[in-house]
Amino acid sequence: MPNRDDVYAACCPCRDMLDLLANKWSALALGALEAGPQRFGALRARLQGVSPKVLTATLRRLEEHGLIAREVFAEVPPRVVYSLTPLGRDANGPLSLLRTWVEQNIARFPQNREMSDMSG
Amino acid sequence: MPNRDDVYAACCPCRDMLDLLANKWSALALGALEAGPQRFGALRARLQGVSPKVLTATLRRLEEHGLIAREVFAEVPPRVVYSLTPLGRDANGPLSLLRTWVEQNIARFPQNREMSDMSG
DNA sequence: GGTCATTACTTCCCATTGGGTACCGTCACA
DNA sequence: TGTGACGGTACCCAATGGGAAGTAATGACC
Repeated sequence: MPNRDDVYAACCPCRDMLDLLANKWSALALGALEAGPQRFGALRARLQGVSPKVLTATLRRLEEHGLIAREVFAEVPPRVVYSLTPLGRDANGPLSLLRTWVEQNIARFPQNREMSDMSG
Repeated sequence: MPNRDDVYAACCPCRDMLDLLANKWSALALGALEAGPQRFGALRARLQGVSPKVLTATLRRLEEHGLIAREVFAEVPPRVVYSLTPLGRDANGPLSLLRTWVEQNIARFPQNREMSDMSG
């Protein structure tokens, strides 16, 4: 039985895929595209605090791995639209659960305990 | 409507928590502890390829954020046992879905397409 | 009695990456 | 002539990732 499908195996490509998906900006970018195809500027506005360089790198990496598609329109000013591929849409399932879990459990983290009374 | 529970808000502590959980080693370490409390050496063996320095840093960070507990026994040679807290156990839900998704969909990634016939 | 093995780190060092700011190119419009 | 829009790239720096080796304490073994 090979290590092919074991994220705990160092040699398994799963490790690289997990590294790709288990990443703050990747998780946010894929989630942002759930709402439909988006332009670079819209993504940049949605992912608050991301710099253009990091956003570009994130999107390229996702594109390389087949999770999103990049469509360039030869216009001026340029227009580039990103969208989810079927694979990206599927990957969004577990990722959106993770995002939601974080949002719903944020008050349970010790660092945010002082804030927990803000909600009541 | 505050940005308190929005991972897309740069100022929200959710962002930090997502950064903590959406991380290769964190996701693997929490998953390894699902099987029960484990010693440092056992975790190191399970997380193939992790160096002691990185594993220590990962575990400390998870402990700081209340996801795992660290128990030290004053023995020689030393014995340190890590275990999930209730929060860590809950966080493992979405994370294990992510790990499983990666393992089950690994062949769909373009980089691994050539391997897809290995399974048949 | 001295040396080694065990265990969980810690320290040092280096390469990679993350990340920010400034800048680019093109064309409409003022 | 100059500015703004858009989607980047170039450059630079700091943080991080990561490996190899060292640390500490003591009981086992020779």
